[in-house]
Amino acid sequence: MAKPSLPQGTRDFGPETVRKRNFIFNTIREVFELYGFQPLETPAMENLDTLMGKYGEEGDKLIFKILNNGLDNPEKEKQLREDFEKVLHGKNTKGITERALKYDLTIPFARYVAMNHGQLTFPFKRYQIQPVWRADRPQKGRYREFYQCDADVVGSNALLNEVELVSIYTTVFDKLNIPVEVKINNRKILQALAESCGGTERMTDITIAIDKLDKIGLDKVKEELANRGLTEEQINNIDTYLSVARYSGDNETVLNQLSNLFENIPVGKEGLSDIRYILDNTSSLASSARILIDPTLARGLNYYTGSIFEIKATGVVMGSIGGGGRYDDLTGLFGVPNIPGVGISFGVDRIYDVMEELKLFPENIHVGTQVLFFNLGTKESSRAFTLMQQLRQAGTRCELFHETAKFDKQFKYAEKKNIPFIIIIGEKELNDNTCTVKNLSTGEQQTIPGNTLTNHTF
RNA sequence: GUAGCCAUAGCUCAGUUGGUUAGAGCAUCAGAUUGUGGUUCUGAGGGUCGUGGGUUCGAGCCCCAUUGGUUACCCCA
Repeated sequence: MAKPSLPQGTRDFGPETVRKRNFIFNTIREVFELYGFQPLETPAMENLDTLMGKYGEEGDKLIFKILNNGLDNPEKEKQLREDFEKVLHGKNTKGITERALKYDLTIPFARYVAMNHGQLTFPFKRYQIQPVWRADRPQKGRYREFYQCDADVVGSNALLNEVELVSIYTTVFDKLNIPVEVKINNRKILQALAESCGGTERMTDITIAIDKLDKIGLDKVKEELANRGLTEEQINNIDTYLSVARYSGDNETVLNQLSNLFENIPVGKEGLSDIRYILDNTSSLASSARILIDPTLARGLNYYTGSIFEIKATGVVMGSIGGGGRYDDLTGLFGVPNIPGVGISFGVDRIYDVMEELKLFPENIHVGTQVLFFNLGTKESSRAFTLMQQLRQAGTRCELFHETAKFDKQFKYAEKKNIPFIIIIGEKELNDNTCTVKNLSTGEQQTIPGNTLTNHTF
């Protein structure tokens, strides 16, 4: 038989890893709850229609599709062959696949809101912690199955929501002890840039290119813009815009420079005033995180229309560990217009990698057995079992060694599992109705009456 | 989808210009030790060198293919 293996880009999580991951999940969940968000879960799979076309052309390719059942039915063979022909040409795929694993949490949430808007109280604030799947080539910090933790507010245009979400970001990363930069920008500003370059239809080309500034440098960005069909004049325009990025870190200067650029473009001014509001209202947050305007921040997802966020861990080479933004009308994609929203997402798997790299997990994250009862014979272990159940009743995590064995072996088991206390009930203790409690880290031990064991502190 | 790198014991890896029976550390198991562990010592098990072809008197090593992993690009958490 062939060696068992895991699908590419997926992982098993051992006990220690799960504890560490849960530490992150719990931290994020507590903060979400603290800000009044309600939990939601949606299925692992969605109808393909729900997902297709929502993440851009590239996104569509990365959706994990699920093969229909019954493809081997001989009666359908002819039809299926025709359908498959269509698939080969990138057309209708219904006959072959009509379901897919979810790609993110936002679109399924929009689908949920569209389906249930009659019952929901707006603004509806939900959080969602679930795995998502992308048929991407795995690499550092990128997996095919990974968790997102999203918080979204729908049904409100208020910028207070952005302030709250930024505050959630800084609170969570403070709690996790991860040094981060919260980068913010606004699609309205990018839209203004596009307008100043001849047309809003150019926006996608422009954003994709400038998003790469810090990665490939100014010259390459210009090159890419030229390849995407921008004129020299337009590129110069963008160059001027990008030059503002050199003041990155000095929000006031960046704001002033951008104001000069867009003083005649209403949408640009609007974007700037949004950013100013968010900055003003987050300035009093007690946090080590820096909040800074990044004019090159664009975000790939096309549905964003207002504020956009991205989180970068400082001092580590890692893609963004969180991101989000405002969208005017996500549910409009599902036939329910005029429900605006804004949301953020945490990438737990990358956060984990960052914390591992920076050694940020607390020591005491290990929650293991506190007490091991030695198994020294049939009668002995039967009494040990009785005492153990009493201890468990009192809330102490215990286990009884699974079989009668030599001391040596049982000690080693305790040591390996990091169990701090052992309790010995042998022949002597059995006769005296006592038990011997030993602290393995200090080596101290004392023999106490069995009926006082539950008063003992471990 | 494109490109680079890697694949030897359960794990991490050595393995010389191609040359006899492929090694080490860790881990596992047993013993030194019949009621007191961690250290130490002794011993044991465990590999068709990812797979399939080829070159050669001879391949873990060279060539081709294939599979898997990994990193980068595209894109993204």
